[in-house]
Amino acid sequence: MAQFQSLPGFREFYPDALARRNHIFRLWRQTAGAYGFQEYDAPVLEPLDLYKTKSGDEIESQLFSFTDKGGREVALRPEMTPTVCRLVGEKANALKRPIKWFSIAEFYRYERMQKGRGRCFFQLNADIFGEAGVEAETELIALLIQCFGAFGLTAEDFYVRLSDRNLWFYYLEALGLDEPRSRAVLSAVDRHEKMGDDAFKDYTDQFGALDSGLKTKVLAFLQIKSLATLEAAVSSIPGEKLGARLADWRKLLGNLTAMSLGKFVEVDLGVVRGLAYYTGFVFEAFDRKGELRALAGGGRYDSLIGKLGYNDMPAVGFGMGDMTFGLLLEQRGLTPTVTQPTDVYVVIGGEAERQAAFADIQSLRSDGYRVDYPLKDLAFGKQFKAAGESGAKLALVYGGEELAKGVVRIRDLAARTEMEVPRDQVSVVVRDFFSGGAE
RNA sequence: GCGGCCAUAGCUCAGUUGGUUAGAGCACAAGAUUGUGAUUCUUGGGGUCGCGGGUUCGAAUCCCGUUGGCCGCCCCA
Repeated sequence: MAQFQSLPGFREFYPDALARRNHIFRLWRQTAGAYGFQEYDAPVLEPLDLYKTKSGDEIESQLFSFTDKGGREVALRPEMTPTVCRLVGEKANALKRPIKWFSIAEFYRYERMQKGRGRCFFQLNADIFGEAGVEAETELIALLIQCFGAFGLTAEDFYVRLSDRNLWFYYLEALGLDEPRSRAVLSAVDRHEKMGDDAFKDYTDQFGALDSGLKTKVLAFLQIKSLATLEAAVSSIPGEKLGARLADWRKLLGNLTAMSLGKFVEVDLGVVRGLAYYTGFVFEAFDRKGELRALAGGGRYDSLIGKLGYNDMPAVGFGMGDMTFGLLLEQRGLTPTVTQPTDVYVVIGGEAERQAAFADIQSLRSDGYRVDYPLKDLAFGKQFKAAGESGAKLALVYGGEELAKGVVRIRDLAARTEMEVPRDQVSVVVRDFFSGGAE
């Protein structure tokens, strides 16, 4: 039977599935536009080194990578961040700040499939470049929240966990840990929610057991869930860094509260977003029920553009994928089927009438109406049934009786009423009907 | 890369201790119906039972392998 299958982890979009996908993209695009973000796009295939430079050589095992016919090592893009950094870095001096950009694009990762994760997926990416202050985080977190809200999702359905890698580093530094040890602790913090105490195994292997007093403090810190607790934990520690950082926290949370988005955001220092390049605030969106994997994630990455060989530029961004998001919409019954209905269905008596109908069909189509008709002769009953199923508002009847009188019978399919219209008036009547004045 | 479960029509699934020509509902199509959307009825197309091998007189059924899927681990940029 199936001689050829699609490759594992790749998706095919039949019309109803594509309609759902387009619905998601339409609202994302509209929302990003409302926040003043400009859309861009970029190549699907990139030099392999672009990703190795950002993430390390190990990344290759998780990429669709190969050598092209010119001997170049290339990879299908697994994410947008390095690419958009290049775009911005190349023209940094010519771009008006702040740079607020977004894209909706497909990505590829060579990895094992799981619920909400495949080998190809779409992602909304939104980034702000050139703004070092929390105003950038404010905009992006607000946009993230509205990208959910636009679908009718509420604070009952999802929330955003907010954390801060800088704060962690300053805190661990104050506890007397050097940078390698701090990184290892952060890695443990990242895994602690899932693995519990085993999360510290790597640290122990590398540096020996973490002092139990320190560990107690770390565990207490990662459980902080409010600004008040955070302030209390930090107040006794000397130094300006932590105090200044707390001021950033107050400002960011204040901004979001002023936008009436406070109820969506939770302080949660247990989130540090695993790896590498984040340099400040980080945030992740989850479903409230805790049944799905992360819905979106982002944060500040001020040093990445410099790492790629350009002048440093502050940057904040997030990405959200279509797969887990689609699961959430489905769970909440928010996936309307929005296939585009026909406007006008043309009912045709026979071959002679078909020739007459073609002129009006083409004319209406040129005017932009969605017009359909049976490709082969069908009984009238079948045609009206097809008209109803097509979603058309109007049926135009080209029968022998009508044409003999020089008229077309126009049926309002919802109201089940009919009228006869002279043939040369058809397009006028149709236009009037659709411009609001029915009948 | 590792582990568990699974694979019969487009979809959801029956299929007895291994036994004649593999079934149902839904969906699709034709007709009843040569001028009006429902309902109903009749009929039809559609299957190498995921694929390959083995056991057997005989395999959708039992065994092995393989591919694919779901779920979890690792990872998650």
